[in-house]
Amino acid sequence: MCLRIRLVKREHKQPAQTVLRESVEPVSELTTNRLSVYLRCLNVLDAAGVRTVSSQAMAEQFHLNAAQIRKDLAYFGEFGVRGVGYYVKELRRHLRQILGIDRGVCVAIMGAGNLGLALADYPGFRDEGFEIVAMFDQSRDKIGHRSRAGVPIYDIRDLRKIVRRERIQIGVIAVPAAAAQGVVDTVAAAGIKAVLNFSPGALRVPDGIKLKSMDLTVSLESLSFFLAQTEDKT
Amino acid sequence: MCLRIRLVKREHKQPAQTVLRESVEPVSELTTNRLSVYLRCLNVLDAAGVRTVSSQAMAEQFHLNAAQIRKDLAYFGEFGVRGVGYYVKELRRHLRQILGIDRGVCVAIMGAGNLGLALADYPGFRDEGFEIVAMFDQSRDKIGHRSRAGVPIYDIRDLRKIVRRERIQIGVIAVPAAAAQGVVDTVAAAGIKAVLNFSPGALRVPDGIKLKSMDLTVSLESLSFFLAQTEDKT
DNA sequence: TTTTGTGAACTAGTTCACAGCT
DNA sequence: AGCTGTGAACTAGTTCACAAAA
Repeated sequence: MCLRIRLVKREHKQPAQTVLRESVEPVSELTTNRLSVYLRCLNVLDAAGVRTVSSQAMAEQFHLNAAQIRKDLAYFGEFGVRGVGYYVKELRRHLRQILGIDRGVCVAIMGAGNLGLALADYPGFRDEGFEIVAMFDQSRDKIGHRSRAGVPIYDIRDLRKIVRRERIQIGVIAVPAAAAQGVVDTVAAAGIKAVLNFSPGALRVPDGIKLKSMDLTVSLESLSFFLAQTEDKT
Repeated sequence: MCLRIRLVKREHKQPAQTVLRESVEPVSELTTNRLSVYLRCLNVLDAAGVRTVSSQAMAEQFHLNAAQIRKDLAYFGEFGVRGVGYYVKELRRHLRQILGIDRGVCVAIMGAGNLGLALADYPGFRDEGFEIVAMFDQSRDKIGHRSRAGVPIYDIRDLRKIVRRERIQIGVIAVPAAAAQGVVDTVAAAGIKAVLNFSPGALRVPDGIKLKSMDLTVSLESLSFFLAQTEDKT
């Protein structure tokens, strides 16, 4: 659960003037995930040279719900103009600020195996304002080397030091399942407050640390369930 | 939306006797995802030699909700024994059957780049009944080779033929974002009914095909949002 | 007129609490 | 006594529909 900070125009005669009003309403993760989706839509629109877009037009083009777009955005401020819609560039800038990616976010990847190396060089991250600045492993064979794209691999024992030096804010867990809990504990102890986990099974994190898990097995099983059900309908 | 098939004991004097009762109630994806989680818990319990487990005990050990466990399981049958709980091995077998992984499920990976190769050799899949039988790419440099673990890389133009030959049921999209929609269309045309997508942005699939997306950027942005909010509380 | 922002209505999902079975 | 299975109560999330703004 996060708090929201809503930007509200106080003096609507001075339209650029915004005031930070802090409230204690929680924002659901479903909402924040959709903000990312909207940002991706705006990137497309902006690249296509579109200047303004209504919630309706966006909903149609990207198969979303117009009321939900408006409601999600309205949580954070009054970004729209009645009768016009939203200014694409402006809304994009607002969303990047809300998501905290307007200044680059530094990310470390724990585990320099196949998956870790693939994630380190994944181009989609850098494009959106994330920078993979380090990988960590315990294997002597890997420490001191770099990924193909040049991300250095450090000894996991140096985690704390390098987290501080590189201002690492997010840790990605790409180690075998058996090692995952131990690595998460190390990551938390090093002062990282947000963790993206790719290992299967539940991990425990201390309070105040945000854990997001992408369990590949759960996703495949969900698809398998769908197949099993549709088969049975014969 | 899937249909559920509930196993209900009709003759409770013959406790092993179950009857398939087909109903039209939809099962939410949240529920099916939790079934995977329960299966993972049961694997742990079984490996630890535990014979029976109550919903309460499972909830405590794995930080779940007991009523939800019971309700989720009760959708599919009366697997528990009042006063006792659930037989671990038996429930595990039931869940594997419900999820359709009791007979191995064949999976193909589209795209033999870093991510595709990493997924192909990811050990967590095989462990749970999924077999990565093929990768597909369009690059001459890759076609004809194999992943380190031995998964063959085919020409994407041979997709239809190999899907039929290898009985491929699930396709995983691990190609660059720009190519993703085209590849999904090809996958759908080849008769695959379930797709796991790793590329960012929305994909359109024809009706009757199940698409599940794991958007890495959305997840990282969700974490970044959390960090941005907690910083502001200063 | 067009389109936002938002209360109200609705729908989905979770948790409670207990009857009833073992 | 102990625990499941489940209706009822509750909570969260989505969509509708419209007053107000440009």
